[in-house]
Amino acid sequence: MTLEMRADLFAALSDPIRLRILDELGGCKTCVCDLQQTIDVAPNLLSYHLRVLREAGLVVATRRGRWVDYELAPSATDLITAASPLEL
Amino acid sequence: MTLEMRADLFAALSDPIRLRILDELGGCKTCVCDLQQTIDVAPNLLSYHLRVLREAGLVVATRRGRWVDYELAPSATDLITAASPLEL
DNA sequence: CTTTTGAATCAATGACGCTTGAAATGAGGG
DNA sequence: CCCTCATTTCAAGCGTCATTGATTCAAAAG
Repeated sequence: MTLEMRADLFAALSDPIRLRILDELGGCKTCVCDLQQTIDVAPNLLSYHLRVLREAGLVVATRRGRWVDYELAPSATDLITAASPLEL
Repeated sequence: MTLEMRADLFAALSDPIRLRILDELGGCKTCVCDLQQTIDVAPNLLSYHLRVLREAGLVVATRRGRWVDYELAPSATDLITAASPLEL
């Protein structure tokens, strides 16, 4: 993994809203509308940040009828596990 | 540690040059002029990135005569240790 | 097929961060 | 002192990112 790839990964983590999303997804797979109710940002803004996380490979999206479920990707789970001993 | 503080920490890590500096400092305390020779960016640019790392609390600077030594701060050491099992 | 609902995309604006060149600071050396 | 060297700061340009409002897409319900 190159320096640039590492930098891009950290860049995806460098926003409070995205960290909030990851915290929320830490428990279990959640649909966008449920994220909406807990996070309180405009729908399109939430969609934007989910896109950034998706393109960074940190979350995975699955369509279920009209809804889209998001869950942590394995790499994100590993990151969170590794960081948990720190007081982040 | 708030979401904003976590985001700021990750933002400090989201640049290839800064990651390169942290890698270089991983071994031991190093003066700016030695970093200069291994990293190959303009002196003022290197100084800028060192400043960002300093303000993020990731590195510590010490003046020694005309030179300034930089070393990893404890929090950075912990981060690197935590991340090492991942393939970052 | 039309409407409705959930979600994503587009376009535009403002702010922030990286880079560069020039100037300034700080500490020794002659 | 003056000069030189190491490092930092300043000012400006430029691109990228976050946010907003409007529009579009996808899937199901009536």
